[in-house]
Amino acid sequence: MTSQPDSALHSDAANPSRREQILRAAAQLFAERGSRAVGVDDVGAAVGVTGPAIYRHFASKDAMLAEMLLRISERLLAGGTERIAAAGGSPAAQLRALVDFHVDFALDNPALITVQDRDLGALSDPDARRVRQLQRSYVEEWVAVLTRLHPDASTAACRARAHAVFGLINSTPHSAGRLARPAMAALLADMAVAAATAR
Amino acid sequence: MTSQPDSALHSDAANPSRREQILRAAAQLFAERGSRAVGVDDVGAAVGVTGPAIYRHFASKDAMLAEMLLRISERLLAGGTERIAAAGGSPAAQLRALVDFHVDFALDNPALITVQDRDLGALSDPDARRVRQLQRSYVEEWVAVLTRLHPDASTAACRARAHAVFGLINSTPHSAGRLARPAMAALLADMAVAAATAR
DNA sequence: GGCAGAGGTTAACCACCGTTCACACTGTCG
DNA sequence: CGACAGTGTGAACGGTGGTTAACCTCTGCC
Repeated sequence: MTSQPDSALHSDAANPSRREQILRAAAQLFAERGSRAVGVDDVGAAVGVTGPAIYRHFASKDAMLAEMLLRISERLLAGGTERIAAAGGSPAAQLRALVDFHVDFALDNPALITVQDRDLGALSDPDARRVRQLQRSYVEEWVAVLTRLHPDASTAACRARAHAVFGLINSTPHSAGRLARPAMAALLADMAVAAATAR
Repeated sequence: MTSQPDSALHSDAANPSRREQILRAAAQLFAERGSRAVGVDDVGAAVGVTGPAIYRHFASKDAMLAEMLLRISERLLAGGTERIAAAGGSPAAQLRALVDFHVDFALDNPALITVQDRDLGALSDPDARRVRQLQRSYVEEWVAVLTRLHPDASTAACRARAHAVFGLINSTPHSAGRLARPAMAALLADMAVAAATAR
């Protein structure tokens, strides 16, 4: 989205720009200790520069966090929309698609998941509003699917159900590493589907 | 545990001591903003005193957090042990007892639940170790029950399953209030059991 | 060659916050 | 009545940490 049209410098994945390096290192540190406990110097040290160098790439520490959270929310929302569309019309298939997507995302980005629901409160008011709006949209995608699966359940119940499933899948960071990735993915997905369809 | 043997001052629930008031207010504030974002002055103001007055009741801000987290962990572990013992020998009944207990606890103490898994990292090393040990014991109670329910699953898988169920139930704070308490309790318990027994 | 601009560095500034201190007030007990 | 313990207050101290400023060094380009 913010790609410079001309400069083909720093390809995204293999040779990430300093800016991307910083965002990644910061996400890791924020997840481990909480954004408020991490100093600008810590983030700098993690990418091999001093603290103030950060300000060549970000306006402030808060701006880093804001960009981080905005990106996650956007990726989740976009991914959810895409997977639903690709899953056909069956609510069960759509649920499975959403679950698989979210499980993959959580296993691929445990740090981002952790930061997202721990440090949302550290955002400035307008940034927090924007993130919450994106999150809400994503939740509503789940609610729509869950409502079709549970036709006589209230919207509030479906929303609570969606949050509970998120909590289940997002528990990954707390128990990561003990289980091999494919086994963990299968386990979480099965549990999530069972929880989403229970009763 | 720290009850003065003689003074029958300040009964626990109805007329809580200043110390208890502070702990409750702090738990609420810590849950809302994160312990590092809450000042001693904020906690004081919440109970109608100035910041430094806190130090008449606690050695430090960290000591408040430590006591808070230690108490939660102890209550969870004790409650779990008790409910398992009272549930008879059937693994299914024991699971149901654990689920109901944890759901009640989470619905009764959303703030404590939030603080527990967000601010553990802010504890001093020895305090954190103690809390983690208590948490681990509690988790192992769940793992024991889950292992009997899934005889051919690995311990690691059962542990991941336990964490996932905690994540599901502890999602309460994020979606509280939208649903009436009994409905929420029933929904969460059913989802938790379904997730715990899936596959 | 020299200019410009990107990206780093060190030092300094400043606000915030946990903590301590000296003092005041209030009740109880001898 | 006076001592004293308990609790609260406002002021001050000190460390931490985000942010800024001034300066330095490369690199690409006209």
